[in-house]
Amino acid sequence: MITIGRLADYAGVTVKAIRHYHKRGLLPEPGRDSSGYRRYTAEDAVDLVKIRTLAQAGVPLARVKDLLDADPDALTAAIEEIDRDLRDRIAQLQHVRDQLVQLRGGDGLFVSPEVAGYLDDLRRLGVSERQIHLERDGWILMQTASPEDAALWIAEKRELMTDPDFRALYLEHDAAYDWPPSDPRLPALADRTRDWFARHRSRSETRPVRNPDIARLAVQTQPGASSPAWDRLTRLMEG
Amino acid sequence: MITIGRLADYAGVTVKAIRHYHKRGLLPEPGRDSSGYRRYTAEDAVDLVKIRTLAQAGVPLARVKDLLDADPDALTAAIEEIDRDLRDRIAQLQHVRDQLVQLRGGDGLFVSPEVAGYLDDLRRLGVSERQIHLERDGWILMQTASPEDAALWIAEKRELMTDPDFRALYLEHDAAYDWPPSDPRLPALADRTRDWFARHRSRSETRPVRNPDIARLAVQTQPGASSPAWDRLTRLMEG
DNA sequence: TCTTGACCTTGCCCCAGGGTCAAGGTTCGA
DNA sequence: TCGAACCTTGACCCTGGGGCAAGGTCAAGA
Repeated sequence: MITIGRLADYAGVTVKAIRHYHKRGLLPEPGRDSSGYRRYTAEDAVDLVKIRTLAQAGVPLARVKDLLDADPDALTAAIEEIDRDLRDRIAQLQHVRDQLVQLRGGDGLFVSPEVAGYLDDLRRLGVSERQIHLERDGWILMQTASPEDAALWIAEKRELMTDPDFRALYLEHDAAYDWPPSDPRLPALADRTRDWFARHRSRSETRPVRNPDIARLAVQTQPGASSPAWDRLTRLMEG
Repeated sequence: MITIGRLADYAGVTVKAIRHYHKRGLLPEPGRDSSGYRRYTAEDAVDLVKIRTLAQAGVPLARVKDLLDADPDALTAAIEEIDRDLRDRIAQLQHVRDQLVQLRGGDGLFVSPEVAGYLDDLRRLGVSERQIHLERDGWILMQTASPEDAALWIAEKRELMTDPDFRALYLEHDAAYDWPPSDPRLPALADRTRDWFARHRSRSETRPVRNPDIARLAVQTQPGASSPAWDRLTRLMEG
């Protein structure tokens, strides 16, 4: 006749868990002694070990209850299923872990290594933190919407960045963000940008875009995604 | 400006989860449209992906909240810790799985393969199911209290069972359970049992018992663990 | 005998959402 | 323009216990 605490120690379970099993009807409430304490027998201990074994494997308590007095065949089948489930859960955790290991610190936590490398390239180039932030958020969305497309796009963009003309244009666009919309440099920048795109249109426009929604969303609704000068640039290039 | 359902799809999260993040203050409540629907921007999507990434790794939401605007160093440290935790959880699940794989069906679920084999031996020997049940429950308790002792004991007991004299005694004790306490065969059985133990005392009594409590518990309080005939036997052997 | 610390009791709130509900909104095809 | 299908809203209950509160109990020592 042992108390709940001792029973818990024997079975390697908390007192709280035992009381919970009583509430759920998994373990019968034992008799009480004169002071109201629960008093357990060895039979309870045996039942408890069974419950613990199944519960530790992640079997829902409702199912444990059924399994406790199931016939051996059903039990064997159930165990196989439980094991399969366990295997899946391990694989999933391993996957999460791989992600975590691969993506270390800083930007790397939320974007792929390629994008992180690209952002670092921009930083070395002297691009503003505002712009880098904008790029990063854009890529997070791209990767979420379509990792494959994002992988293709980032590769292409990094290749583009090896072109000194493109780099110069990029930096100038970055700087233009804060210019007044009447700045005389804007029309010339618009012209050069148009020229560059005309020369490179063939490459960048031919691939089908699979998730245009998310791309539009990224561009349109980001706060700080535009400025008066940029708006004027857009009009100049369109007009 | 997208709805909650679309945002959920983008981020690979349920609508329910997003509302939960709002309640927990992880994700700011966005503006509502004229019909009261929440309307999200790309910024929300970015935040949500961050939250999801951390939450999937099992980080408590309270901690995610802090991590979201932590400095890079603290974040790197946190990630390392999260990864360690993940590793532990995988190891623990793997352990449970090993147990489950090893202990297939039937009695095997709750006792070691050795004990299961021993119980099968008893069954082949023609021991009553009542007695086998008694033995099984006893072993479950032993294994719970002290797996090492249990392993030693079961090995010894199986060896004992190779002795035809012991087997005969065991079977007769099993049969004696239902005898009337006045049965004339009882004194003779008690004598033979005492003799046998006298001859084998050297081996079975020399090892220290590490968890006598649980053993006594097992023997004393199991319902059906004794009968009038067995009680008489005990008295005969003691006297 | 009184106290101290460990143990027990019930009860309530918490996590991280999932399931389900009723009520109303939106969108699309007929 | 109507109805059907689908969406969104908040509210409430469920999991498997952990943590905490407030009180009763027990065994041992001063």
